[in-house]
Amino acid sequence: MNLQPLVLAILEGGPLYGYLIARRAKAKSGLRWEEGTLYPLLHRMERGKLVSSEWRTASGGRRRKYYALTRRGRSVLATARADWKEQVQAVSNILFGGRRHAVAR
Amino acid sequence: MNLQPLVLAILEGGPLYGYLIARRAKAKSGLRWEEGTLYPLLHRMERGKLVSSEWRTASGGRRRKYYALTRRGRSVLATARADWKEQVQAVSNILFGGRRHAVAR
DNA sequence: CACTCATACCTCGGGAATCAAGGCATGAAC
DNA sequence: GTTCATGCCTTGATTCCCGAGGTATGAGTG
Repeated sequence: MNLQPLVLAILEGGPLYGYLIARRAKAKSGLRWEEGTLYPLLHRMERGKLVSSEWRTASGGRRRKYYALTRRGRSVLATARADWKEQVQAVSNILFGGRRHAVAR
Repeated sequence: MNLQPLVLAILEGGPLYGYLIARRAKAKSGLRWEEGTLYPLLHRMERGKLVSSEWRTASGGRRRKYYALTRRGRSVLATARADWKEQVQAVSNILFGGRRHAVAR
C-alpha cells in the first residue's frame, strides 16, 4: 500500500500536523500508521513539493509542524484517485472475477 | 501492491507455469508483471508452502514448471480476499468518502 | 541449414516503502 | 515533581518490486 495519496486526501480538508494526520487516518480507515512510516513519508512529500510545512506555536507554547497541500499535491492526488480506481478494478478482476478466461497467446 | 494473492487466485483455476501466469495476469488486469518479480515471488510462495511445483515436459520436449495451489495456499487466498475488501473500503473511505467536502475557492 | 523470434526458466543489484524500536522534548494533570 | 499524553524525529532490518541482464529450446522462415 502506498500511503502517500491518503495523506494528500487528508490534507485536502486543510493543513494538519503529523500527529493528527495519523489520528485521522487511523480513525477513518483502521489502517496502521506507524510514526516510523509517517514522518519520513511527510519529508519525502515535502521534498517532492507535494506539501509545504510550517511551524506553528499553539497558545500553550507547544510547537507543531503543519503540512499543507501544494498545487502540485492536489494534482498528484487527482491522479492517484484515478489510479486507485483502476487498480481496484484490476485486482478485483483477478481476485473475484475468475470465471472469465482471457485468451493468453 | 502485494502480488502474491493474485498469483494464488490465478492458480485457483488449475496448475499453471510461470510464463503463462504472467500472461494471464497481464491480460486480466493490465498490471505490470516483470519476470524479475514473478519468479522470485513463486519461489517465496513455494518456500512458504502456498504452492507446490512440478516439472512437466510437453510433447515437443519443452520443460515447464507447473505450480499448483496447496491447501495452505487456498486458505491464505481466502484470507487475502477478505483483507483486500477491507483495505479497499478503508482506502476509499479516505480517498473519496471524506466527511468534509473540499470546495474550490 | 542458418537465422530469428517467441517461449521459458533464472539471478543479481538497487531502490523504495514500511515497521519496530528506540530517542528527545514539552505541557497538563495530579 | 512525577506521570501522562502529546509531538517531533532517526536508525536498522526487512520486504517487495523492478530493470537488466543470462541461458536454453522449439518453431517458423528463407
